[in-house]
Amino acid sequence: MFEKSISNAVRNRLPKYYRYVGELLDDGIEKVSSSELSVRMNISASLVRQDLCMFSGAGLQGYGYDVEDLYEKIGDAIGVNQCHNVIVIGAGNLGQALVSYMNFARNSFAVKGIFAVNSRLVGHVFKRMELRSLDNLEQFMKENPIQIAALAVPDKSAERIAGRLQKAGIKAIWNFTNTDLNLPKGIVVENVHLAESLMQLSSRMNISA
Amino acid sequence: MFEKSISNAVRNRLPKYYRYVGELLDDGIEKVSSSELSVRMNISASLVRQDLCMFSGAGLQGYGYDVEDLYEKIGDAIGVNQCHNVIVIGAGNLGQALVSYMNFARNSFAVKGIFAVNSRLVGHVFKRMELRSLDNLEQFMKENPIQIAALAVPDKSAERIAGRLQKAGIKAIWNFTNTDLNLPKGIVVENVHLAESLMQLSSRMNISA
DNA sequence: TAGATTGTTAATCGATTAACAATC
DNA sequence: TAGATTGTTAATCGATTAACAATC
Repeated sequence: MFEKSISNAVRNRLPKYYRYVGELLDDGIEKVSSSELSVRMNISASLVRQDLCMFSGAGLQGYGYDVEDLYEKIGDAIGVNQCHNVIVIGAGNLGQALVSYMNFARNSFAVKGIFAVNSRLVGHVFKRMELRSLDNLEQFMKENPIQIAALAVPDKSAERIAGRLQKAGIKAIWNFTNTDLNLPKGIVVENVHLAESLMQLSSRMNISA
Repeated sequence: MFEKSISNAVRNRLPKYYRYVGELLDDGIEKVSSSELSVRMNISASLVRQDLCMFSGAGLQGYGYDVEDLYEKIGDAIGVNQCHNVIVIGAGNLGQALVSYMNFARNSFAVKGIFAVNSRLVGHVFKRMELRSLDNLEQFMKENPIQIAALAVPDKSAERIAGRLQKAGIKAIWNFTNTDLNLPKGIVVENVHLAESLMQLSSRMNISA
């Protein structure tokens, strides 16, 4: 449906475009030029045009980009115009936070199950969902079409659980553990390494000092 | 203390080096070559050498890098060999998860206070800490040396609270809101945009399909 | 010494910016 | 039509990789 040639650098900017264009849409603004968008987003107008030419037809010479059309097209490219079924693995503070978080984005991401690693939590209820035992993971995935797993478990069990998810046919893992999961190329892994993020912050504080 | 010339690309890899070199250290391994490290980390040996030459003296020709020495040096560069005082703003699920998270890394990051935006939470206790009212932020920061604020509040209050933190003399903000904070250059902002991360994941699923 | 491996320079690659012709 | 602004090509910049001399 979509040229493969879209670079990673561009792809990683798409959500940011989506957010800013969404704001314009909310404000009832109908068209936007590359230079207006570049000022808001604090990037160059040239880059905006270079990026958006992926969505051929979104822009009109001498006019700019149609906001509604652009929003739709970027949303398609990102994939948020369809709903993804998600399970959350790990029911600690972080797992719970992720469940709450995705409940907001219900249109694109629906949490279908929460699995607790800590067996004492199994059976408890969070956000009207029962915390399931990890033992039932494979069974659950057989009975429910799940595309994405958010992985918020202790680091030492990450690799093993990722392997199970892979065998069970997961398409993508949103990885919150501080490990680099080694999975076949077909599976998308998006890392949110909080420890690394915090260290990057700390490291950048170090220079100015 | 440190050459300014260290590029962002390198800086962002430092935590990863730190993690892998730390594993070697834990395993009691005394020396490592750029090629061994490159295999483990799945990057090129050339890049490893290029990156690590920042820490002049860490490597020895014909031998490799001394693991303990390297770990120490990278830790210094990142700033984890000293302790930073942190406050967490926002006591929802995410704020709580961040408090728990940083309790692990107590040697480098110590949570000194938690501030609730939702006033109904004020006075409750989490991890032996009282949830404070945001009204007392300035007073608290006057009485305690705080360098870092983790910002886990609703998007709409992000900009306003960031401004207050700036005025109160914060050095760095670990930003979990889906906004691009506009702060003077002196203040370090490290973004963890969960929404963008999830969309990047979704977007990358889209290609393979 | 010979072998190994760094440190560093040069070559390549990719991403961003500049420029401008095409066109609404 | 004239003015505006995209789409796209060329130039620049920065980051990664390759190569190899230095040296332990």
